[in-house]
Amino acid sequence: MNAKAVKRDAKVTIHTVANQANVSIATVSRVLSGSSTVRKDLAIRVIAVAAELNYVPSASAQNLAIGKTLTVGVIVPDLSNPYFPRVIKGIEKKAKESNYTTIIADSEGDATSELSIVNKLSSKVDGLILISPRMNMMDFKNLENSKVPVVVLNRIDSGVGISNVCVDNFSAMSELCGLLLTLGHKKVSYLNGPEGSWQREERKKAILNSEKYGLESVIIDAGGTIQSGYENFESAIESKPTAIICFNDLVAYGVITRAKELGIRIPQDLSVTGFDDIEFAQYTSPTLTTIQSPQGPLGNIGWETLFDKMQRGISVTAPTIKATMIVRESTGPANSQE
Amino acid sequence: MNAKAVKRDAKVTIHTVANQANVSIATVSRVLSGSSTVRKDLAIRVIAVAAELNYVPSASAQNLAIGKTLTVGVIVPDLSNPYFPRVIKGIEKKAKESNYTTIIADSEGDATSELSIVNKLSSKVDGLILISPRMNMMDFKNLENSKVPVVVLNRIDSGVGISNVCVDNFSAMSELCGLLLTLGHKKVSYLNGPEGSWQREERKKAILNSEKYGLESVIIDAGGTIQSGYENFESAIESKPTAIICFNDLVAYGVITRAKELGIRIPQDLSVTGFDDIEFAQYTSPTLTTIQSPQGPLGNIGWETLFDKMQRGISVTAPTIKATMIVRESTGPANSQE
DNA sequence: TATGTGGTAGAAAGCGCTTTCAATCCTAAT
DNA sequence: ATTAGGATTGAAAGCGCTTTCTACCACATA
Repeated sequence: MNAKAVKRDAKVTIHTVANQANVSIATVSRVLSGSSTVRKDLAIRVIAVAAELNYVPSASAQNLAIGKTLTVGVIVPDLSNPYFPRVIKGIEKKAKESNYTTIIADSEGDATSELSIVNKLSSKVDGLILISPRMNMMDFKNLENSKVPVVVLNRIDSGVGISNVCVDNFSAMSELCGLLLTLGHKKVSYLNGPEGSWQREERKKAILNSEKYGLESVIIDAGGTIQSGYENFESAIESKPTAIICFNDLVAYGVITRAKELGIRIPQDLSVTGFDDIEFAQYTSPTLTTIQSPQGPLGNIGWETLFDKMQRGISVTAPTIKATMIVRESTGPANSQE
Repeated sequence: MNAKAVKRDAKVTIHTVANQANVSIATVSRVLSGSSTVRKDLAIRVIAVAAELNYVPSASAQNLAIGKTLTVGVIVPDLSNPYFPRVIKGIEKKAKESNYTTIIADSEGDATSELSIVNKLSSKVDGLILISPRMNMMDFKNLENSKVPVVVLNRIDSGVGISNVCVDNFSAMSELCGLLLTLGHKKVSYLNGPEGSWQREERKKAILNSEKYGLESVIIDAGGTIQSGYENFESAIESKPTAIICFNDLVAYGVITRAKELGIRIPQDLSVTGFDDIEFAQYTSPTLTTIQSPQGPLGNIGWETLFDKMQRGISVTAPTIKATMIVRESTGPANSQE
């Protein structure tokens, strides 16, 4: 507060404050934790001294003493997919309210790396949120035996009782198929998402399931990036579909870009759909027909579920989150000429 | 490893391992830190027991003992601007190599919140990277007195000797102005970025500086989001410019979207430029003329600068990073009819 | 046999904080 | 004036780990 600037290396601990204020460290601790009963004048003195010395309690020491870290870890497959930052924001917002900090780790979609991150983080956090993890079933099952409570977003494995909160991919994708059928599409390609992704399987199932309503589909393994959409466009149109269903919005943009390069008009010549409804979906040309997978709420509920689990040790699974279809410009009536 | 599954709550510490392996905790510590000289057979026994018990050393205890956290904090103004996740990836990649973990915090562009995050984090980390901080000069100057080493990305305040690494905004924006002049534009609007942003001032300076080459400009305060571009479009065209220079790519997309709604063609009727070169810039229609502000390298160098500072206590400032103009479809010759 | 030496292991002292438990103080009632 | 009892405070233990310092052992040298 004044000129007696404290050097960074002049380590000031609770003892420094206690001495300076002529009280015991217990009192300092009590004052600073705000809780207990301390005489007013003492409290004021302590606070003043602490401020004067620019004292910040050591989180490590506190963590050790109370046996918690007040930190949670979040593992995502790809931070540069705009979907995830939104979910993270949803988590962080809630976490902050409970005074928790968030460690973010990007697994780059690699199952092995995912696992090693879980291990590394598990001693630094009180809980872990995995978003769309790619790890195999066995490792996934093992998560429940981890040192810390784990909640998984957007993944269910039958028989694995891990807490999860998921967006209803199947219904949403079914709805999308319904839309396409209504528009007269009978033959579509599905650019399938990254390996290990639960969501890609759900979406695929929905598409295959729509066969009984007359939707013929070709499944092509692509990935989850713009690049993968761009690169797989040609194989996607090989079967002459009237629409391409993309694993997510990013893939859809890859597709649209490549289509444009080849002089194929969207949606006149070809309809394209995405999934997620990232912000860009409504700010591009054409705007993208997609599924709004609620990112903020997913994060919020993810946090709450984890918080419950950390507090009460109970393993709840939140009800599935509904996703909404949003029809925009990238879809239109099936082109009868094709 | 076998059936004797260890319950989560059966806390296993270094003592548990030591007992089980019939050695002292010192030996366990030595074995697990891999470093010291321990007899081979003992080491093997310890490792086996540790694995058996599924032992994970408490990070808090380690932190306290060694006086470090092996964690750095990163503060960004908006995680949902795709620019930042890329920078973060650049940081995390390097940090990981040195076995550091990363805490991410989103300040929502709020100067006050930024400051409180710095405070909260400074006891949990060994160093801090602030990306494009918005805080006022005084607080900014105070950063250097913080508990932990701080490195700032994309901000310089004259007279404040804080370590920074910056992209050369001025040159890049000057180049962009040059392009527009070459294309015959004489009258432009600049949708200025969020308050507190150093980059917005640099970019503005470059535009104002281009006046001497014949570029007349109107400055309009907007912000850094798609929304802000969308909303400020009308005031941007009030002065009948032939081009709109946008603070960043996001703003540019807002502008382009609104323009399209109003039947204004890009670039035939109006040229638009962005800044950053987010991935979408090349995957939209029209593709965006912008400045490639190297996100990965910025993150890499940011980390290295911080690492130096943490290790050797020296306060270096890395050389400025060059940004490159990328000309795409959103710019064209000035429309003489206007 | 006596002495020195390098290599290893354990005891114990912290790291900075929280929290229990016992001691002390003050107030008010007898 | 005395004392019970509530309100505060401080001493000290302990959180789980690292690391110094001492002790020990086996072997080699004189």
